[in-house]
Amino acid sequence: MKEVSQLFKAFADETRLRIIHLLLQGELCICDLMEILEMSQSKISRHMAYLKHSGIVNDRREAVWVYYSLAKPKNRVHQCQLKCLKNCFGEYEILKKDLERRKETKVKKTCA
Amino acid sequence: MKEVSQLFKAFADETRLRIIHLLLQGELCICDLMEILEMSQSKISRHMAYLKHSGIVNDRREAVWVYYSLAKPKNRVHQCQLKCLKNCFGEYEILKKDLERRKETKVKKTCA
DNA sequence: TTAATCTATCCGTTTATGCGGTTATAAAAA
DNA sequence: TTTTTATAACCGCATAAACGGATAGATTAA
Repeated sequence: MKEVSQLFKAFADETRLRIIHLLLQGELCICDLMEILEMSQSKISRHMAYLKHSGIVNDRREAVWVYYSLAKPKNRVHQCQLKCLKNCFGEYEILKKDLERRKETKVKKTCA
Repeated sequence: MKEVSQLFKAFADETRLRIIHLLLQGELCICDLMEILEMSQSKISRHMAYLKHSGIVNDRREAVWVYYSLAKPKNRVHQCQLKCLKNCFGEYEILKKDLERRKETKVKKTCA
């Protein structure tokens, strides 16, 4: 049950929820998230450590960047939460805007 | 989003999760929960206040007892969580035992 | 009214989070 | 090597929970 409690705690913070939601569309590094969410590096990094410790994300290093992606769910509850995040959050504008901002910042990167 | 965060926080405590799971089978009062979960009155009462404040349970007074039951979900996320609790927690022995204990204590009450 | 029962709240303590700001580390470029 | 960039770790502070134990309130029975 401990892992499940930890899972819910991870989802219980708005910033982390936004991050997980963004990762549904594919991996991102800290600096991507800093730009999309307009938050400080230490804040993002701390949340990513929390998510990693909770078994929700994996990381891989590529040169200077550390990319985070969603981990494969280890139980039915975890699976259900991701499904819920995909399907039940349509009414929350902030999540839509995050996705738009993601596209914008990706374009910038491609051009640079 | 605040209500959603609050919802996840409510589910993030093992005791509260066990309580919500028990309430899926119908209303219970504090003293029922004390007996089923073998926890102190103040602990149960405080968790019920938390759940009520989070919009997860309703209460009604009947004589000396205050009965708590699950509130009707106010959004899709809430709905999804209850569904998840019903369907995805089969592997957790403690929840099964809670239901067994519930039956036992109910029998006691009927005989008394 | 008094007593008994059930529930809510308060107190003090402990633990967990969340944050800004700073410093340390790792990799790549100059 | 020095510098730059990206990330992690640490410090101090503030807030929110969670708990046991004690007390107060509400309802009913005697």
